[in-house]
Amino acid sequence: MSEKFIDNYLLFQLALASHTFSEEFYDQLRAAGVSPPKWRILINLMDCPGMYLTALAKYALYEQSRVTKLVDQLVGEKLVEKRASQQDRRRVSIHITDKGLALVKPLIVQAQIHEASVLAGLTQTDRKHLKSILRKLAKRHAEDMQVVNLKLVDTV
Amino acid sequence: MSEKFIDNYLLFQLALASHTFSEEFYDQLRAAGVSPPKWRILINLMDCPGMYLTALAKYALYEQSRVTKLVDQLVGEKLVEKRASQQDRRRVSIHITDKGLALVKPLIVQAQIHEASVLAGLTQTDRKHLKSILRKLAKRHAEDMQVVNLKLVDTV
DNA sequence: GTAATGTACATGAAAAATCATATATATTGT
DNA sequence: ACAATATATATGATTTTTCATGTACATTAC
Repeated sequence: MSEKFIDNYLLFQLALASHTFSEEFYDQLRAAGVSPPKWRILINLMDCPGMYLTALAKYALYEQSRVTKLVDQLVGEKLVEKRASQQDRRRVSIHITDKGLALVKPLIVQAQIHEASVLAGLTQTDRKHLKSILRKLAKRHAEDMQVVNLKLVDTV
Repeated sequence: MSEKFIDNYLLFQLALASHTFSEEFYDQLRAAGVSPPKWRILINLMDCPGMYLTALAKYALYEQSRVTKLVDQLVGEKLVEKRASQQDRRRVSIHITDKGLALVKPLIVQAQIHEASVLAGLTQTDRKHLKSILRKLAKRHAEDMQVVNLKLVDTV
């Protein structure tokens, strides 16, 4: 039908898929009183507690100074806490609190339900291919982060 | 290795891929003096000249009031122009100018080269699967826009 | 040990994006 | 025709995000 540049341009296709489905879920988040950036910070901390701020920024796909501010807000809400590193006194490792976990856990269930509804539009083999290909593509981001990966969390 | 929630969460995988590759290309854009939002507006107008502002907003994945402001800037730079619709005097159809086309055309070549470099990391079949699956996923966004699609551009 | 350089995080001013709402025009129902 | 409702875009205040840079600590090279 259409032969537009955009419809076949990978970066746009990825942005479109990401945007469409993220916005759907963000509506659910906002209904629960959690902003999308806070959700991103919290699930990353859930997966990897004690991450240093800079590592957290790279994983959450936000700028460092923005993460500083987001984390400070979350500290104010007692959803996360900062701990100074013994090994390197410049570093701050960020931990999700019990209150943070309590907030995030039901949202993870919602996220999984929503994800299932997205994948329901695809065949079983398409689903497998999609996740497998996305994992391959993710390696390009992982390469950019090698240095950060070496020292991700505080190992007291 | 890792069994983290995030690494297997579709919305995060999509956001990661979109973010990683978009940022790569945005560096090239900025080097050419074009901000990412302006690029998004301009290629959408290239594909579909004369789109109404609201339709443009939906295709470019931006909020309406933001597109109003972006378009006004682009008008200031003589890269696009606004034309009042005869059929509906509330509507404004936006057209890319020759100057806008001249700016955007070489960037499209760069975008295609960059896209090839991204796809180079995948096998031929993976590439086919990826684009085909992304097109299927795009239908969910298209559904949200049915109404807009009915009246997209000014048909003088 | 000390100077030079590099890295982690914080901060404040500036720029961009969002949100609520205003204005103008269209459409619908009576 | 008129009122009520809906839609398209614009606007201004507020909030968010970015950018440049500051401060403190670490590391390297001499």
